[in-house]
Amino acid sequence: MPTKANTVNIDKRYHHGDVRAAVLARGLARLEEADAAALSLRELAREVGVSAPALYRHFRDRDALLDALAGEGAAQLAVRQRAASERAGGGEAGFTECGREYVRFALGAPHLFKLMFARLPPPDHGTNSMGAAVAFLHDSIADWLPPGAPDERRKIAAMYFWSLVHGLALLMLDGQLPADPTLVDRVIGREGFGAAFPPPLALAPQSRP
Amino acid sequence: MPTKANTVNIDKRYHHGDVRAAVLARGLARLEEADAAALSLRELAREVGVSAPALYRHFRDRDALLDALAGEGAAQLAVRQRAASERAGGGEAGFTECGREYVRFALGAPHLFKLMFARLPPPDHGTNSMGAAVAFLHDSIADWLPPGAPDERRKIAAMYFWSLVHGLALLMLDGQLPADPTLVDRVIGREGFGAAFPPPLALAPQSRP
DNA sequence: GTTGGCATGTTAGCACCGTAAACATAACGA
DNA sequence: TCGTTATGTTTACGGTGCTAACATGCCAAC
Repeated sequence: MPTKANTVNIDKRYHHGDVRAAVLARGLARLEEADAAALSLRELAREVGVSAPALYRHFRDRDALLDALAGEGAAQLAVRQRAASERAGGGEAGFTECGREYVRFALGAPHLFKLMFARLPPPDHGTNSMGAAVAFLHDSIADWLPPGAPDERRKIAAMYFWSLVHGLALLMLDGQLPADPTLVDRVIGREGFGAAFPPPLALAPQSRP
Repeated sequence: MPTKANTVNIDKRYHHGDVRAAVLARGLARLEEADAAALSLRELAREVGVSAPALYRHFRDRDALLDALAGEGAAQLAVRQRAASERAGGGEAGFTECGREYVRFALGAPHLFKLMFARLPPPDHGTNSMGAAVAFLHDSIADWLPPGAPDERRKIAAMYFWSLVHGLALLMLDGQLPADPTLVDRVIGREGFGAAFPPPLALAPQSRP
């Protein structure tokens, strides 16, 4: 059963084997029920079956542990974004589906989601963990905007939609708005724009699903 | 000088006088520099010049203290929203100014802003602390939408704009977007909508400041 | 006025936390 | 085979939220 050679499966062996992975897994599990502030290093160590100071061999301090958890979350989000867009086939449909997935992720893992934004560095160079999700957002926008759209415009559009979806997600998981999936559709879909802008300003009548 | 009769100003009197107000004031000040998680009850007690358990005469526990701080923040926000709207004279101008003020508040007091949404109950009955600001948002929308707009539509529009502004504020104060005031204007102003929607869908050409 | 009750302070102490220091174990490469 | 090194351990320190028991002094009823 053990993948590592010569690993004895006795419960009380001195070396755990992979404390880091175990702690991250337990941490993610713990975040499904409790706030990140309620996540104690000692508690995690206990649950993993190891002494507390052992964690310091794998994380500089509690902050670093939380950063790592946030990184895991960002990676998960990026994967799910990509899957959602593919599933919907790109274009406007793919983009809004991507937004829905964003909110879905947030509502499904509130504490992790909040932790991510509380700790992750800005997606500066497109390469760090959050960068993947954001870069994907930009690509999706590119799929949607007319081919010749200037880059500046694409950026504003991306920020615009990101803000919209991000705000909606957070207001819902903070209980300020009801966490209702159909409400998400209505707000980020055509109806939202239509409702937000009075008739003379509203969208030209077009493909209305 | 002392407003209370018979109050001696000697520094070392047994009764502080108003621990609650002093603690809230120090707490708000502390939140200007540090995260709410870094706010220690004992530290506040020390700074106010009182023993730690004394705080329990005025707050049930640390949570209640943070709730109170969040309440103070919500009150401040409501006041500033109203002022901003009046200053701009209602209508669309008043509404977007209101949104700008929202973001300005968030950027000016990041920790307090986050604390508010982490702890305040939903604006259920319009009467609690956050209710004031939200009710005001709805009124502003009413000023803007055509007079006969159905209530359902007004609600969606309110959620839409609230999400937009809320998300923008949080992305900025989490460092995911640059905290640039002119960027705020561009995203929540006409340019944002225009950039977000390709020409056939975009706003009809109209009063463009 | 005196006095007794009650709001508001105090000190002492508990269990928990994050983290550092010093030591123990075992995996691994020369 | 044996030292080096990664990875664990125990112990200890100062900080935290919070409770219990006790102290002080304001205020109102006598």
